[in-house]
Amino acid sequence: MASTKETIVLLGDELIRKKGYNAFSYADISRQLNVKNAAIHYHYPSKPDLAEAVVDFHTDSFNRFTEKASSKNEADQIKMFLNFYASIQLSGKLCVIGSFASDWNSMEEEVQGKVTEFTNTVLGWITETLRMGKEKNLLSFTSPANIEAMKILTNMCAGTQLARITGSNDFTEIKNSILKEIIH
Amino acid sequence: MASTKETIVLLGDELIRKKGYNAFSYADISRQLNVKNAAIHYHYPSKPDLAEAVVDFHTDSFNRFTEKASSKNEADQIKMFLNFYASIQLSGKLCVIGSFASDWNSMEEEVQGKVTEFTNTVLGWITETLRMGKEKNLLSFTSPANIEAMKILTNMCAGTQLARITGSNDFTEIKNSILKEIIH
DNA sequence: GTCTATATTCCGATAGAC
DNA sequence: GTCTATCGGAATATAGAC
Repeated sequence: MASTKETIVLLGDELIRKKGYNAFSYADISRQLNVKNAAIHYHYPSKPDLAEAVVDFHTDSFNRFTEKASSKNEADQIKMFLNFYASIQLSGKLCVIGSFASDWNSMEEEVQGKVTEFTNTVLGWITETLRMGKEKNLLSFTSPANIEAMKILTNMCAGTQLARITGSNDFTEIKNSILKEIIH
Repeated sequence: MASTKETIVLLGDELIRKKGYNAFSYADISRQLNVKNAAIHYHYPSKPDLAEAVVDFHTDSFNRFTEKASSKNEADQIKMFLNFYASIQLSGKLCVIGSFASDWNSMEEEVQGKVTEFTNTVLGWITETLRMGKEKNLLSFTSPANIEAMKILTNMCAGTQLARITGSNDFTEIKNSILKEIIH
């Protein structure tokens, strides 16, 4: 059973990735909890406080993901990663990285720092997974692993964005094309 | 000499792609023109009206771009396209597609329709340029042209986003990697 | 036709009740 | 510790002056 504080983070995360950081308000959250907006301020005094908690939540989730994925081989790990983004797309949300990127210049430095840290964690994991997969002859690509990682991440991030604009099939096709190209 | 109405679109465009659609206000524009915010409402009664004008501006700009690029071969045209995104990144802005995507669910249907149309225009041009470039043996890629186009567009869109978070060099490396892979 | 003064609504946040 | 009543300010938008 999730505490109120945890529920607020989940609702905040959903709102940030569905409506956008600057588009959602505390009232959007409080309405769903049948309290006044000020009650949210008790748990998270300011909006940046909530944003930080949301990024922390994603960092924890990603760490659980990589932990869980670590039992698989590198090709399957990359496949799991892309499928994770497919589930984001299907739920109508955006990747948290892409969502915060558009509101970057209206965000507090503390939040920016957390997002940068999270992004580097994700990029680092993809890079290392690609590198090891290539070493084991499970994966193939021509660019350096860290650049290939950025290309895959940008495909996924903007893939969920593009799907909003032009339709859901586009995301699936991008995903399958990536897998076809890098998995032997 | 640009008219006031044109200047407002230019300022609005800059604000949308720097701060985000929901983060900027008419006051941000009126301040730079030394008028009251209500003066902007005269030229563009509502914010969605201005947003539509901004998308129209991008459609016109893109049409001028493809017209100008049409004298070059397909490899150079793709190179020009990626360099155009490099200039976006350097100016600290985002691609208009990625910028509107995050605020998608708080936007009017009319604006959404214009963005969808613009995005399809861009995707159509990349697809056709890739297809012809391959036919002429100037370009090489394994996926269908329309999917390769989506991958390049998502690399560019989210590349400008990623650069905000992790630094400008990342964008350049993505760009060079794409060119290296598809240009013979 | 262009702009200003003003209304209205909503947001983030504080002070204080329970 | 948890929530409500309420404030100050900002954002969009209208009515009307010049």
